[in-house]
Amino acid sequence: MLTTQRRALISARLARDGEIVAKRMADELNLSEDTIRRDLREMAAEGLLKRVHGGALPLAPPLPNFAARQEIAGDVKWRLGRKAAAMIEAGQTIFLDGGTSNAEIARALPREMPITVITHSPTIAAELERHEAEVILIGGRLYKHSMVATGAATIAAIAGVRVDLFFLGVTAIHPAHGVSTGDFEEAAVKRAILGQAAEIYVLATAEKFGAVSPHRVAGIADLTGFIVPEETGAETLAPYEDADIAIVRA
Amino acid sequence: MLTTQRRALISARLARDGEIVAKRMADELNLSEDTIRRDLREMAAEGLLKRVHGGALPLAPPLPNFAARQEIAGDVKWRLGRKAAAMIEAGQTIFLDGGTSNAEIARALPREMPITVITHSPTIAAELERHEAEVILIGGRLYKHSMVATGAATIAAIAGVRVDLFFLGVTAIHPAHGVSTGDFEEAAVKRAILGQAAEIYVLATAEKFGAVSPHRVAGIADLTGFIVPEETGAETLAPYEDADIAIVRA
DNA sequence: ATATTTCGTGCAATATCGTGAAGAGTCAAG
DNA sequence: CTTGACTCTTCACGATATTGCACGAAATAT
Repeated sequence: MLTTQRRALISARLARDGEIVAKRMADELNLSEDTIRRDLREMAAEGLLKRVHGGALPLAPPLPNFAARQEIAGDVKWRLGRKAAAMIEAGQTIFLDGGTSNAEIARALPREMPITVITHSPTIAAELERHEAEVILIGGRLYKHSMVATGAATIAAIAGVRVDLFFLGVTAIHPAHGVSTGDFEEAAVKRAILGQAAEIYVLATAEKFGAVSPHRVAGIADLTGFIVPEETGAETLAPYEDADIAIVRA
Repeated sequence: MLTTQRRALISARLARDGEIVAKRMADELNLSEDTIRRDLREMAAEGLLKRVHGGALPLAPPLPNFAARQEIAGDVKWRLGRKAAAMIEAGQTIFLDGGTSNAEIARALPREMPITVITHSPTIAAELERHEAEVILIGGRLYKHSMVATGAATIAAIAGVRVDLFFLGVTAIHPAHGVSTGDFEEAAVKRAILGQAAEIYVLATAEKFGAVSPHRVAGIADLTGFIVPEETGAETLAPYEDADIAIVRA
């Protein structure tokens, strides 16, 4: 990435998000924080932004949607996505399930990390247009409610891949009933993917705990771990910690 | 390689990728960086690009990628999309190729029409989220420049379907050389789809006529027809009308 | 009050730049 | 056919830019 482009990206981010966090930006671009801080310093000297401790702010007030972005639950999923993306190492192959949470992972993936991403969701694939990752699209009949491919062709295609990490999306997590989802076909596809993955993580926002959906995907013990929001209470998680799975906080 | 050709290539790359990295370009052409740098310097002096440390950037608001092309696509493609959509009848199965033109067809499809849409483009599939159509997604390795699946898995999946109508996207249309595109794998996939389609139409904006791209997809006689903008001149189309194909105006 | 994070600076390693000189090829006049 | 002017390319080299790391200082968090 050329220096000029990096600065342009910083400007764009600043306009869109209303802030730059030096550390995040460094992570995302796989550069040292020094480089980013230097950019911010020099751009501040040129009067392009306002330097603050930890990052930078725009000179002009940010776009209106920023306030909304901060407040809504989107922020929680965004943090979960960041955390999940941070667990991925260069060279790995990962499977991204459908859903908004996993779309956040796709957005949070460092752009220049050499990885392979497999997905059966056209929406997720579309998110990865500008990433360097090799993307493998799994086909099948499109189930529009979740925007993922399902059916026999999908199951068959999944049988042909192996992945290091699977980020599973579900609608419900229960200590006794395991993780479950609302569609029969979709559950079958998720189970097929489970069989091909070395590690399985579930992105879990608080409201999913204790819920049960019609179609079971897996038991708690079949998972490697959960990724939960920082503020998820101990009472909520207590029943799951016995299952000897990792709980990663974001 | 002639200097003129090299410069043309640089311009093309810049338009497509949105950046030139001097070292990469030198490697690719087996030339010294000096030569490339000199080109960049002089092209910058002529006002053709913006020289930056490490390479060059386009002058104009950049944007090579699919999303941007989609935005500037504009009115002509919208009208072609409308016309193409009007040719589809209830109950039919159609295959939508990738590309901005076909994305317009997807947008123009009547929402409640009972049809089956097959596509190997996640972007097109995403467009159809709110449509009633049954959508079959063809998987494979994602070729990001065009945002379509390619490769052996794609070809195999295509072999399992039959369609009434195929809307083929190409970058060039020539009376003698037929229709062609820029990527080898992509061309192979398009040929595979051709074999499964009863009728084949090409959405053709004026600038494609008379052009030739590296990888041939089909001859003019293999097509059922073109869909062209209303204002496309008779001189442009004359060489193609002999081939006894339908030319549908939008 | 103490621990942690972030900052700025200096420095060394590397990458890229521009310039000038040398080598290779082209072409036309002699 | 040869010579010389011209162009294009590569190489050499000193100058400049960029990046990552180390370290003490400042800011922030606990």
